[in-house]
Amino acid sequence: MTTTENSFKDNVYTIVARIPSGRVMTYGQIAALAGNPGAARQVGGLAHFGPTNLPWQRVVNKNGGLASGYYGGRDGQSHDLEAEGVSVSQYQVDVEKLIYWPDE
DNA sequence: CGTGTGACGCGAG
DNA sequence: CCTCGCGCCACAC
Repeated sequence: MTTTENSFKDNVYTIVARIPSGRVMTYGQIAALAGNPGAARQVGGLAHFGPTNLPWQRVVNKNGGLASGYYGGRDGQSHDLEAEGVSVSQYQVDVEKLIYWPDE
C-alpha cells in the first residue's frame, strides 16, 4: 500500500508521525517497527536531521527518559509532553503506562 | 568498502 | 553527576 516502502529512515518518520498524543515510544520500538530492532541508534541520528515538524517529543529512550537534542532541550520536550497530557517527572515519563504500541 | 557519526542500551568504575 | 568501552545498525562521504 502505498507502502511506499522507503528507507529505514522514512519508516521511522512515518512511525513517529503516527504516535498518538499523550503516548510515547522508545527508540528501540520505533527501530523494530521500522524493520530493524537494534537500530535504535540510527533512529536518534535520523531524528536530528529529520523534519522538526514531527512529534519527536513523544520519542523517549528505553528508560522512559527524554532525549537530548530536542528543540529547547529536555525542558522543552518535557513541557511539550505535559502539554499533551503526559506527566513528566525528572525528564522521565511513566513508560509502563504511556508507552504506545500500534497493535494494542 | 572503509571510516566517521549518532537524540541508543547496557555495563563498569 | 561523569567518563569509558562495547555492541548494534543505517547513512553520508
